Amino acid sequence: MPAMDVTPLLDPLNEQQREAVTLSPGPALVLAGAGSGKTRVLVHRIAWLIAVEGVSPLGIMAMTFTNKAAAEMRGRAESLLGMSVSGMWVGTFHGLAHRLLRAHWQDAGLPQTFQILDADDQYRLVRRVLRSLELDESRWPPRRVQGHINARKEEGLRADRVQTGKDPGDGQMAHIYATYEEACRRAGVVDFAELLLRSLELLRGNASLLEHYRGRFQHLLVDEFQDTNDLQYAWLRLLAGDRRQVFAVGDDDQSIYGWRGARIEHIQDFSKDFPDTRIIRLERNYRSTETILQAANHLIGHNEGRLGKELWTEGSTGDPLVIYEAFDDRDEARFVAERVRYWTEQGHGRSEIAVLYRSNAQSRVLEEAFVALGIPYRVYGGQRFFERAEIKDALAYLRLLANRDDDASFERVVNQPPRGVGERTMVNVRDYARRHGTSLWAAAQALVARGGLTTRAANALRGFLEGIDGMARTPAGSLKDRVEQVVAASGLKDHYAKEKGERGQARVENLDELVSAAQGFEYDPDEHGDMDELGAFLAHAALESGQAQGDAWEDCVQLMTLHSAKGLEFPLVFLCGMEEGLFPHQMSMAEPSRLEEERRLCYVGLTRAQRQVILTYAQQRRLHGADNANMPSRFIGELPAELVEEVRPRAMMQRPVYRTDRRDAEESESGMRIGARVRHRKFGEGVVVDYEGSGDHARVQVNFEQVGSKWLVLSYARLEPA
DNA sequence: ACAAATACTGTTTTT
DNA sequence: CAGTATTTGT
Repeated sequence: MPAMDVTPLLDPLNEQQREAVTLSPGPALVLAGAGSGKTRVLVHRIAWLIAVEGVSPLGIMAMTFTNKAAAEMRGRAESLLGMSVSGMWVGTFHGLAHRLLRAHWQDAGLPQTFQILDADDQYRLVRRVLRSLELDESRWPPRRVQGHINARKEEGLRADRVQTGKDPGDGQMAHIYATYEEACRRAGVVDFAELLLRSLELLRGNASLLEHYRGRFQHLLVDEFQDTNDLQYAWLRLLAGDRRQVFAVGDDDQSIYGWRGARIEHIQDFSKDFPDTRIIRLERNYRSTETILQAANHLIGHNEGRLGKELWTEGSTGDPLVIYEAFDDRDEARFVAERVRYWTEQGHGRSEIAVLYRSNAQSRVLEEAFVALGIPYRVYGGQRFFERAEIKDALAYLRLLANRDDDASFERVVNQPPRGVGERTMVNVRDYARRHGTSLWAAAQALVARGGLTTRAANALRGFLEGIDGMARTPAGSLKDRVEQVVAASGLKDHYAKEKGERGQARVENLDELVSAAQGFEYDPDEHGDMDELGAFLAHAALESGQAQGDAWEDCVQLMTLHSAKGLEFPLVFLCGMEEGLFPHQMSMAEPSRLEEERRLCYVGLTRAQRQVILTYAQQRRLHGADNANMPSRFIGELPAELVEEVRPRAMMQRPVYRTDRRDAEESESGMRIGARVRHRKFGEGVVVDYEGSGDHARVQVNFEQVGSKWLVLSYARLEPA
């Protein structure tokens, strides 16, 4: 690499960023606050290594958390350098692990055609295993079992090394785990955690291989380091070896994936595991107003055990944060929609606005409000493309084409669309497979061949087997042709077309979209050289869930969860549903560490905003069909009062009277209503959640912040409005 | 074996 | 409540 002008590399950087980018060899940890130019530092570091240090792209591995981040990193590095860096390994931990396993499938003890099991596939397989062991699903909830297995794998524990003893169920659980592993092995499938664990074991158990990769990847870069789990961290350490050329970028205040194994502690461990680590803090924020930063700093200050970081800016002060107390979730949604309309009337784009919420379920009411006002919006996340039932059906056919022994896929589509292969037949097939230790496919073949079935069942099953073989024999010109062929020949398209209502229509459209996806799929021989195009496409489908809709670039309001907002920025940000129980979420309130994670999530939300934050909460919210009354989120109280401005609902926004029943009459009589916040001299503040009786006998149920839920007789309790 | 009806259940975040 | 899983009826 010729010496080049380093001006474009260093000019756009501030002092700390430049220090990080130009660091001499050795382990480095960059603590990059929100909006401090984290991605920029990573990209420029890569460019610096290549252009100035003369490192070959082949010698660099960069690990990210999402596929999007990986693509962005590669793209930005290429445009900065003005050259292709295709030899560089950039990807998610899972993607890179997959690549490694593909290259060394034999050493890893996998079939060449091994497939990836996504969360849903895994869930199904767990259930199948439970059934085969004749275990009661109420005593062994499949989801818990699934979580348990994944947790063990993330600890690096195989079934045979799981500790048993303390709990009598432990032994049984270990047995389930072992049976599950065996089922995976037989089907030639690998779940997400297995990708990481298996590749870790591969490197650990194969000294020459490890030496090879250590030699090749002289430089490791990690994005979102605070989100690494134990397995990923072990992976990193192993690969780094003694060279310790690790450049990790992260922010302990933005660690929001603890629930799925991410360990914030790795940030602290890093300096111990890699002696002489240089730590650089990026605290200058280029995104938000000073007001927003102060609010965010103040909020996150309520967490303990932080590494400590204070964002600052030279930007303007900006407007205070706005808080709106809605009557209910629909009122909240309407308020948001109206504010959006107001914002766009000021000449701003809709795509400058993000509406963030804690859980996906909250999006629906918001969507309805946007539809009502005719405001285009786009929802991120939720059900993703490759997770839809019809898409998974089609993929199952494709997977069977690639690997006949994929039992999960076999089970999924053997009778989808219905072709006369019923439960009875499948019991036979499964039984045969278990007794002979073969795959379902082989068992079905054997049973059909030697007539262990009724004629009807045998014909139906033969129809399926021959259908698959027939498709396999038919040469397909391109991947797109193949997918198109499978969608049609499997009968899926006809089947879904017959489904009545809009649902069937949508499913057919999705199948068509799958064909387009296949057509648009970019087969990169550089990265997928060891797989055929179909295999690469299937891996892509499993590893990259795909956005819900790849809809055009229309100017849309962006709706998404707080989690999926990480890494993004918007001029205007709404944080909706700021209520105790919802955010912080019920399930995370008891444990301090989980509560802190919720607070970090709130911090992430606030720091997405460039100019304005609007927080909303509802006194009453409909959730899974029941009305709930919640206290405002404690996080609202943790914002500096002087930076916050409460807007009052307009008079006509007061409680709509849509119903005049007995309860309404009672309420108006006493002035008490559900959702009202009250204070009790002993119990403190709470929310009225239920009400019965009238006059002197009237009783209210109040959910108190401190002492929980209590029924009180109104005439004695001396409640006052809070 | 299939379709329709009923029961049930789960309800945070997702590579 | 809404989507799925199981049961029931044909």
